[in-house]
Amino acid sequence: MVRNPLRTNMSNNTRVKQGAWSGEEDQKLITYIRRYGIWNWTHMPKAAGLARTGKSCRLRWMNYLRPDIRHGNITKKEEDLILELHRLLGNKWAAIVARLSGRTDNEIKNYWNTHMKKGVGNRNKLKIPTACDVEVKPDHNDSSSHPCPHVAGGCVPQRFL
DNA sequence: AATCTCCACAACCGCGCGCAT
DNA sequence: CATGCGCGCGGTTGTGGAGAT
Repeated sequence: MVRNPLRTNMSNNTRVKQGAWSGEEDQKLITYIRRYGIWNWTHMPKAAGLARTGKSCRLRWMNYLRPDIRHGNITKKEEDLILELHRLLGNKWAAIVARLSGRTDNEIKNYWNTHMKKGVGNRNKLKIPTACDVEVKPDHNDSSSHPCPHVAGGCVPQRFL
């Protein structure tokens, strides 16, 4: 994740931090936005005392810090909706997310790429089995240890347990 | 216990669009 | 009309953790 933890911002020659956000940085961003709102992502980081690009701040806020976001626990209902919307809209994550309250495009995109992508594209066209049906892992027969999110009540990211 | 492999996901990058000048 | 800026979107990468060997 941390590709180049401290890199020079070529536009203004200041050092910008990359990689995972610390709790302190999160707090700075939240506090600043609560107090002053979002006025300009490009110039805000400096005003907020953050050595980050505006882009990085925006992403962090939009995908993780916004108070109206629900993390993890994608329900079967949501998953069905994602499938249907993806069938209709394709990879238009922003459009899909607009109909899923409390979710972010990044989250849905990640979820799709990791849990639903395999086999689904073809399934939509050809009605062939899902990833679940195709990729039967050894323990898939054991419903008690079913690792697949396609099962109702599916997996919950461990960090939220 | 140590090492390897795979998976999930946070974060980065490049591109395109809309708006102001 | 051309240009520059700011923002949002979609694709991709890299890390950490869990499970397998």
